[in-house]
Amino acid sequence: MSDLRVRFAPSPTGFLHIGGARTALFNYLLAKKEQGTFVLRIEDTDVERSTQESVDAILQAMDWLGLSYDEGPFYQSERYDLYKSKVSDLLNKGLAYRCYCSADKLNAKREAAMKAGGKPRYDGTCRERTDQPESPFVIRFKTPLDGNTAFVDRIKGTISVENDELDDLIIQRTDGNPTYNFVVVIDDAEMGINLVIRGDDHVNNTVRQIPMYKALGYEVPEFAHVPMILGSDKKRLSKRHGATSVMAYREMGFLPEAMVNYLVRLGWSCGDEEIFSMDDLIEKFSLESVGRSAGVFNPDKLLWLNEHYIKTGDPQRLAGLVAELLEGQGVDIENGPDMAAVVKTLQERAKTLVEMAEGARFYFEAPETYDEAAAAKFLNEEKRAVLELLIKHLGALMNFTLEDVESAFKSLMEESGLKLGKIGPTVRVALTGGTVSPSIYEVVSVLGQDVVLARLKKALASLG
RNA sequence: GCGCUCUUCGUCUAGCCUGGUCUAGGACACCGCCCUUUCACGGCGGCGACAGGGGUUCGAAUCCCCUAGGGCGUACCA
Repeated sequence: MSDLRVRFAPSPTGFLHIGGARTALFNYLLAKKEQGTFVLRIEDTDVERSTQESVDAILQAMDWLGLSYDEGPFYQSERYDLYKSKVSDLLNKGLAYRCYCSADKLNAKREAAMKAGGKPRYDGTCRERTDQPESPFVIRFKTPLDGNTAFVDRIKGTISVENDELDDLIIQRTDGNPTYNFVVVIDDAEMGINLVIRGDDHVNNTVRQIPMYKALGYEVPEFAHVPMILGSDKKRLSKRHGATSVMAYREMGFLPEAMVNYLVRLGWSCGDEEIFSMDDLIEKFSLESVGRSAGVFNPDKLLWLNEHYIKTGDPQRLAGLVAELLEGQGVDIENGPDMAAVVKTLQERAKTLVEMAEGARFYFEAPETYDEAAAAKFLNEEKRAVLELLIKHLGALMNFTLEDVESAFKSLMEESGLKLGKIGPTVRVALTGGTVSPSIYEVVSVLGQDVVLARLKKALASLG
């Protein structure tokens, strides 16, 4: 056990998105690798936008990805007493003050400053004010006026900003609620977080938070800012780039290990390696190999990884997942062939679980109709003899293993002089209704003798 | 606008710190060929990048400067 303490601190204002998931993953991996502690904290100080549904969705998504935490979830909404006492501390020490400027007035000032080519910052109107009128107020933190604030980011290196670029941050709203930049400092410090790994949209906040750590008497933790994830147009990833919710990918038939593998490789690498299990990652992940630049989310590569994990996945496990999907579609899987056997025939030809379920349907439901073009070509009067031969040979089998089926076909071909090309398509249409399916021997064997004979006879009958 | 920051194939990246082994490697996608009873898988091959410009150096993707472009921030959101 090391003393490394990291955290993931989502705000519950929506589902867990791709970017958040990657941040959570990096935290998780480092905690596991260093045998440190991974804390989960819910940042719900925005009462307007925070919802329980979002909390549940985030927890569910983390669970799906396999990102377990050691402590939490802690809710900021339950820690207001702590924040209040810290506000008082600051007030008493003269490091914070009441500001009576209205939001409207502030906005106007910002716009004016922008127009004049200046910085749209708070101008410090109330900073030295000593009276305390009865009107509404916010509390601001007194940011140092001169000098500069710098820190060494574990990913980006040294980042330094002049303090006169910063203004006095609001730490408590008019309604008495504390704000993000204040509580995040208190919580990270109070929870003993010594390395903050978060999105690099927070780089600018970091230099504003550091003076607060100092004012509050806390030790400043280390920081590691992970680059953003962009859409194909290099704009910040959003809905218009497609699904951004992690769970939406589960719906689409993605495996969590594919998502984890994809996410970690977006911005991090380990030589030429592409495939990583969670255990590999825990061993190999390091902040030093995380890139500094933003990356574009590439659904094609995610799909390729998913394909890989489907291909190499345990048939038994995949069977459970596909069964769920099929049942959801109202398919009766109780009276069909063994699902794991079905899965094995589909693993090399499905990119997603959804595709696999689609491809598996015919195993459980006899074709109601035949694909028109296919039937015209492969289920016509000329094929009557072929169907009869098939029924005879396959009907005569005592066992129906892949080998049995294969040899039955072979003897049929020898006897009739027909090549597989003349028989296969007919069998395929009769059995599946279409022209695309796994290998014909596999299909026949997995389907089982009774079903195969029934479907062949049905096809024969359809000839009229 | 201002501040912070980033920049190698279309995309993810290796290489950069410790200049030469880089006619820049891998992966996804794309194209072609092979395999093949269908669809796929697979195998082989191809296309394709050091943002631009200046330096420093015998030599620069690697070091320095400038320019351009991108991202983020600039909220009583987080």
